[in-house]
Parts: sequence; structure tokens; C-alpha cells
Amino acid sequence: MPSVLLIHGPTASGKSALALRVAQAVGGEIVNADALQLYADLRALSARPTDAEMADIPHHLFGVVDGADGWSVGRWARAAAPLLEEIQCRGRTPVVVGGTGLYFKALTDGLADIPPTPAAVRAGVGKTYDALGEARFRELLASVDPVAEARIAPGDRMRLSRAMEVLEATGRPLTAWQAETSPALSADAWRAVVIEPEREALYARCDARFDAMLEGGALDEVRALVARGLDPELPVMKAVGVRELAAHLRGETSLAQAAELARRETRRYAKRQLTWLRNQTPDWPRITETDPDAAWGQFLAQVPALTGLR
RNA sequence: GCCUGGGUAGCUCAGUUGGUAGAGCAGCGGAUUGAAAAUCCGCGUGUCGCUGGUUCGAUUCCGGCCCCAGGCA
Repeated sequence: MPSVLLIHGPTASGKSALALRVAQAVGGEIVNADALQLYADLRALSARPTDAEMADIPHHLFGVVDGADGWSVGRWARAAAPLLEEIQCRGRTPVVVGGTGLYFKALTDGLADIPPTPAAVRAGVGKTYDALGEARFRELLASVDPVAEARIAPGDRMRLSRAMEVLEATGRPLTAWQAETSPALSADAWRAVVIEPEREALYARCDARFDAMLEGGALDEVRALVARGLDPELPVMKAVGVRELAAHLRGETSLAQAAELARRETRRYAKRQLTWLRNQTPDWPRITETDPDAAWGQFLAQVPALTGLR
């Protein structure tokens, strides 16, 4: 049977609970596809499963990266691909679960095989951007990779810089690399479901969950993270709630204000995820229930063939 | 009960010397190929409290009523 199961959904949609049931039912092992649950520094704030929750079923790529290391999609994909193979070799089913759409896309659609770019090149490109400003930087990019320049939206410094960075580091345009992309998993090697709850219900869960995170020690977690004095540009530092709680720890806002802002950011994040799901994975079967039993029921009803279960 | 101020977008408000209205925040839609919990683009969503009157035309002017805040009793 062993095909790879993908469970994708917005934050607070009940993915972890469903993944656990699925893994138990099919003899699976859970693989994290969430950009922030990777980091050891964030447990409560990234809603990473607890040791107790991970006790019965093998879990992979949860909390295994130090916050000082910023992982990228490519880094994740290079870790995940052999892992999926290894799990299947053991006769078990990988259950990939997470909220990071791009990670799933790397699996199903592939990621261009671009070598890592040196940090110095990236820093240099950043300086160039600052020196030239967007308009002139775009002209420069257009002269070397017009395809990339044309399709990057106004103001999107990150993508403009990335395109230039790849060209400088590899001597080939980003779009040339991307044109050669092939999927990591063949089309018949995976089956996917999306949890897409009704919006109001999802937002209510986002709000409730942030409060639960606070009770679960999120504030201490952020205190410890801030004490490390890491580069604010690192992914860990950009997790929803870090900035807000750090501001509170500095005495700039009340805890109530920080929590309100963080809840709002969580809802916005969930909204962006819903947009992704709606438009990037329209063909993946939907689960709309967030309650574990109901979600499991829907999973069985909608995708029995996918697991071989009845 | 009387006086004054105010009722305009989800919220806080601006505005129309009469031609059915616009800011901020919130919200919504979209993009997404190594920072993706990132980054970026787009969009006012409205019985202008209700009801009569004047007017070609009323959210705007006039009357009545309702509600809120403050003051006087």
C-alpha cells in the first residue's frame, strides 16, 4: 500500500489530531510539514505536539532545528525526501502534516534544483537593492532575467532579491532553474486531504488557541528566545506571537494588548492559508470538521481508497 | 420634563453652501519555486437613526418621533 499521505490545513484546524488518528489506523509515521514546528525553541507558540502526544507514534522533523539555523523550503525538502523513503522501506506509511503550503508544493510539484547561495551573495544583493531602490534594481534585473522581473509584483523586495541572488551565485537566471523543476514525489505516490473549516469556526479556534499557548508557557518561551539575541530576520523570530510577546516583555504593551494583536495575526495567517488552499490545492479532497471524531469520520467517508481502510 | 451636543462603513470619525458619500483601523479577494507563520498586490463593504414636508432632486434644509452623552430640574 505504502503511498504517502498528506494532510494540509490552516493553523488551528485540527491537523495534528487527525494525523495521529490516521497514523494509528494505517500504521504510519508522522512527518512535520510546518515551517515553525521545526524549531526547538518554539514548542507552545508553534503548537508543536507534546512529548506525550508523540509517544505512541514516531514523529519526525518536530523541534529538531536550533532557532539560530534558519531552514528554508529546500532544506526541509532535502531532509524530508529521504525520510519518506526510509519510512516506506520499513513498510510504514508516511503521514505528512502541516500548514506550510510551499512545503507540500515542493513534494508534489517540486522545487528547482538550485544550489544553496552563499550568505555573502545574499548580503551583497541586499546592499545593492538598498543603494539602487526598487525601480533601478528592477531595471538591472530586467537586463539579466527579464522573465523573473516581469512576474514579480511591485514592492516584493524579497523575490526581486532572490532572483538576483540566484543569478549571481549560479550564473543562470532563476527562471531557467525553475523551468526545470520536477516533482519530488511521482503523481501516484501520494494522496492528500485538506482541512478547510468554515471561517468563523476557524477564527474562534485561532483565538482560543493563542490563549491556550499562553497558558502552555508561550511567554517563557519567548523570554528565553529573546535572551538568545538572535538575528531578528531568522524564521523563528518571525513566528506569530514572538514580536507581540517580546514587546510586552519589554514593557511596551500589556499582556492583554499583546495577546489581542497576536490573535489578530493568527487570524490573518489563517486567512492567507485559506487563500492558498482554495487556489493552490483545489482538487484535494476537503474535510470541514475540526472535531477529531467528526474529522476522522469525514476522512474515512471521503477518502477510503486512499488508505485502504474501510 | 427642559436645554445642549451627537446619531454617516464592523469601529473611530470626516464631509456634502441640496445632485445618494470618504479616511484610518478592522475586514475581504489575490499572488506565492530555498525567509512561506515570510514577502507582496488589489478592493469601500453604506436604508448617511426613523418619519413626514419643501424641492426636479434631501444624507444635507424644516417639522415630528426614537436613541446616546452631558447639563438643568
